[in-house]
Amino acid sequence: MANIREIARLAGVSVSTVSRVLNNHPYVTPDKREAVLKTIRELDYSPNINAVHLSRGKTNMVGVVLPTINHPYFSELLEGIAEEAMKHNIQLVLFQTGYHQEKEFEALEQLRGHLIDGVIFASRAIPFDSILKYKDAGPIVLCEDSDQDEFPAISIKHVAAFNLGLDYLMSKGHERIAICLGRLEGTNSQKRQKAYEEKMKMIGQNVHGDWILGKCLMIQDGKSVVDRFLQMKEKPTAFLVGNDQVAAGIITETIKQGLAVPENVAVLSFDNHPISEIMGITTIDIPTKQLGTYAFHAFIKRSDDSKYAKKVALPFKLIVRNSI
Amino acid sequence: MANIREIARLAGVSVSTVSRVLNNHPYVTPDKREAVLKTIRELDYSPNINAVHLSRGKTNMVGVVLPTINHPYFSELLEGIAEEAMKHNIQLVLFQTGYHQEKEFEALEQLRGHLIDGVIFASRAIPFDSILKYKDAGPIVLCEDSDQDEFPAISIKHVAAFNLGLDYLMSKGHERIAICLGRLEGTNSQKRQKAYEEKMKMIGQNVHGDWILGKCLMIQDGKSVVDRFLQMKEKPTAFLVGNDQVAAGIITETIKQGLAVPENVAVLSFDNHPISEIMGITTIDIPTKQLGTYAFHAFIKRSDDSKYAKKVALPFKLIVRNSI
DNA sequence: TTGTACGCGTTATCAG
DNA sequence: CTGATAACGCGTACAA
Repeated sequence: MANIREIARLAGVSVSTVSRVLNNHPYVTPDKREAVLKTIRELDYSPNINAVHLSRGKTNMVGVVLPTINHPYFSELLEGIAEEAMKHNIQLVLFQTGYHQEKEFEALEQLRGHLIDGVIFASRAIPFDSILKYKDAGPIVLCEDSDQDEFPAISIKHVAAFNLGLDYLMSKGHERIAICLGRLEGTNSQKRQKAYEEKMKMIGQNVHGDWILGKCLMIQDGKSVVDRFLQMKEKPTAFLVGNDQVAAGIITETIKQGLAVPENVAVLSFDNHPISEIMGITTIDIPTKQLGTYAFHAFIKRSDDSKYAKKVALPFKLIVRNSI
Repeated sequence: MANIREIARLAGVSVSTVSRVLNNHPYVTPDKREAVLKTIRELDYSPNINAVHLSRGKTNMVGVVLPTINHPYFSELLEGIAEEAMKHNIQLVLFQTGYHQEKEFEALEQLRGHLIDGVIFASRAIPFDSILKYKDAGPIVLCEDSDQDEFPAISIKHVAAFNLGLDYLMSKGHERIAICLGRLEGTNSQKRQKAYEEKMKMIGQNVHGDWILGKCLMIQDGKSVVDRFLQMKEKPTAFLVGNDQVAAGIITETIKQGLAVPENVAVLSFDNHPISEIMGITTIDIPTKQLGTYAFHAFIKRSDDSKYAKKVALPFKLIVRNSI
């Protein structure tokens, strides 16, 4: 109800002085500052954020679009973004989409309406062209390996990393390889699946349909992988697994079933999360958190000069442990 | 970049006319309207929402505070709220708290800052006194059976319903009753637990610690209930279950184990969700969706006249089917 | 160090 | 039906 003018009047100062106190500006004598703070307390005043945003011309908030935070990859990515955002005093507005397109558009519309200063796409379901229409609305950052030149894009070459994994398994003598992916219908999964099939064809290895396992996201999914493994007539000798969590689940359940890793089945996964170190899982390090850091930096840069558009591909690295 | 003045200039009209077009006001000649729409399209203009909010003095958005939407009770409550909000053309801003207090305060702070017009607490973790401090910030609605008089409170007498359940089971000859609750540490669970213990003491029934089962939220939790049931040395003859989903899980798993419902174990649950009808589960109808409807109405009323503060307790009702 | 006055982008009131 | 113009609440040159 009360506004900055009211405070100024009661404190016997001008609105600018109140504003200065509110924003911790220097050049306010201690007694005036105290007087202002006192009446602010008395009236239980707090600024109208809309007015602040309007006057400042920005909101210091950026939207982050992701399907879910309940997944090790996205939660770590988000952590990277959040850490940087904190340093720059910028609030994050989460758009958990569950891969629903309307939710992604909601973020873009809020950008257009100046409710947020920018949007970082951790992942997306809407086509590139749709995003392109919002190019002038404000900074947009993509976390993907795209070949466009309109938006900054930070990425990890997931498919190349996947191929490295396959190569390493093969170098260790494995030819009967099964793979565990997340959403099979996702673009990334599709590409990996294709890479897998090509590589298997190269070495003349017959690919069994049941060697491509989907819905492998969390640690508990590892159990069902092993269940399915035990049912297979033709058994693979190795698993290439989308993330460490699932690999940990697989290994735990395998051992529970009286089998041994890597003797009965080898496991190679991705991420190099703490759990892989604890369990001695051979993995390919993916700097997911750093991806978030870079994505946020790209937003900051893009906020400054609008011509900025840069593509960054972060490196991955094989970490050899004992699961192969 | 472009603003309403720019549009007005290019379309050869005044800003008021542009505003009228934007807000679908009548009294604009078709040709002027068309001219405005044309330049809006050409400049890819969209209004600055901050300015709109500031000028209107409200945002037409209300915050909904809940621990998670991934739970049948809350998702149905939310549905009730959302349906009404839609009718009144009001946007919902979700605060998924996971019962973290800071998240709840975030909603209240946004209310203070005029970023939202009101807050509906579907459930809360912060103490009442904390909320009281925000009384003047705007309409706040509680979905709970509280004995205060400051805020409108819509509720279902969960404990009374729970007692009804116990009474009904006892009327059917059951004395060895186990209960399945959600978060055991929650206020509601605590109250139910107390009611349960009192009732059991009344009939001189010894209460076994393992007859009070927690973490029963989703259908899959029903399986672990049955697992635990099978391990019990002293077995109950009936389950009073917090929601239909879990009951469905229990019944399904019970049958899978070669036992029969209600012969080997009776089940009574809450909610009267569709699954209970399909599976013939005796349940106590809880008008959760209606709770949401009423909660939203309370917000609307409270928006009009600020003196309004009302307590509503919605009725529950036993629905007899075949699980007892 | 302080205050005045203007701008931010929109809506609403009120003459015409 | 249309157009000035005053709010809305705040930040900030600029002048003092």
